[in-house]
Amino acid sequence: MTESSGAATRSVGRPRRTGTAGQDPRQEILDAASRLFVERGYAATTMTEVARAVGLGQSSMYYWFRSKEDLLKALASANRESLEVAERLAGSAVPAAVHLYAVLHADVRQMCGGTLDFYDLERVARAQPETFAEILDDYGRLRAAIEQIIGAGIASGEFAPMDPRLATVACLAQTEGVQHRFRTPTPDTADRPSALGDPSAAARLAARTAVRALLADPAQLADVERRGLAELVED
Amino acid sequence: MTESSGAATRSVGRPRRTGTAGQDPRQEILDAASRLFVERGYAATTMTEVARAVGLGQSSMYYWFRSKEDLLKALASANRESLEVAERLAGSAVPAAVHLYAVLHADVRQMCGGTLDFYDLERVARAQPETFAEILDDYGRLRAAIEQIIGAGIASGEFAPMDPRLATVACLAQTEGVQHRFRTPTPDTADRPSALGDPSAAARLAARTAVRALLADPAQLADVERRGLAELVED
DNA sequence: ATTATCTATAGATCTATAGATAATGC
DNA sequence: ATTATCTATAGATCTATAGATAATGC
Repeated sequence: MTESSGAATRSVGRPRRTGTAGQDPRQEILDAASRLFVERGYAATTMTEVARAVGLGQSSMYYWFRSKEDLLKALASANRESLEVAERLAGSAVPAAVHLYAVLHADVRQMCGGTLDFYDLERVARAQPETFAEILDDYGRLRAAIEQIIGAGIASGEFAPMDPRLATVACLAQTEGVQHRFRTPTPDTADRPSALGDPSAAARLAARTAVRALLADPAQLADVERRGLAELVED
Repeated sequence: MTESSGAATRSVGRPRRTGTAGQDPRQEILDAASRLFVERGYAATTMTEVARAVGLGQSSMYYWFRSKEDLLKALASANRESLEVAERLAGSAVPAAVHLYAVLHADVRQMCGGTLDFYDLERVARAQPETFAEILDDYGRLRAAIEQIIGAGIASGEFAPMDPRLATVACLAQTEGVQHRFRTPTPDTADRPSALGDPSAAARLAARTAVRALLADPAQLADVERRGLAELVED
């Protein structure tokens, strides 16, 4: 695992029948798996397909990853940006609405930018709680953080009175749902090139919608969004 | 396929090794499949598991259903309540917000009450567009109906100005996301018995949240909800 | 004769391992 | 000698079919 230092190193090991190995075969495989998981989902993607995508025989995959689940683990490895945003702003004096906007935006951007459908990952993680303990734990903490922010917002009068737990479910449903629609667009009439162009657009949509549904005074939305985005830029 | 008329008819055909056939084995199988699909999802549920759940051998399933996909089709058979609500109210003079509330509520109640995770069904349907053409078509029509209602609401001033297409995606993401969270509750701290108790509670949460996110004046929400629910009762 | 089950198994996948093989590096 | 591939295949599933079998109905 020494760093390949720039120029094309001559290839060591038996050559591939098809194509040539790139700089970092491990990363190549992850990229290909990523694309295929996005297209067809984790369960429906076979090691053979991933192998073919990088020009390897199926069994050669096992030289780089000891199992298919290992591939998933490598791709799922804790992307905890939204949690970090939640915790960083928890210390600051930022209003709850801005705090919530920033967290939801980070969450959606992360989910859409990543290679795995969140629901896919969730399914596998729940089937193997020990293996994916960290991911499940992070999800629980994000959930708790959002519930607390919403509670604070209700207390301060920024948000309308409501059950913070239900509101949390609604927020997560919104972000996760938008994430899924981003990955699996409605067939539409295929007129415009998909409304949710990039992860940031999806993130804005979900965060705006979720926060507006809670705000006591929706006229504040534009301001909340501006400040929420500003908090994210500082990362 | 003659109607079994009441009392326990003596069993025809070779008896099962385990247990006894009920009134309507076909329905029994559908019920069991339904439960298992809910628990583990369609792809992860095997015919053997469904068979065992009703006391049949695996291969005996094929006497009642010619394929696993047939099982799914029987369960997925167009439940188009939300479309009917959309079309019925399209004729009336009901305000757009009430119209939207009623449609979203019906949509979520239907998805939560049904036996299949919507995303599961969507995946299978997209993989076999011919077989599930009706379902895909219904989804497209629901989408179009919602977009139209939102457009009308913006025009009338009930909803804040926005891109109706994006708002439609947000609405669908909300309803579908809540549906998924209803089926797959967050582990929570397992304190309360799951916030989304029944399909109606989930439907209210999703419809309230989605509509409130659009309303120009969120103070109207309670009234909109009251009228929206009233429109549904008349079914 | 008809119905509904059973047993047995073909056929299709898919994951993962064993061991041979073809390069480079020393 | 080391590295990275290949070929071949074991082993585990899962769907679906073929054909035998055990009931009732006539």
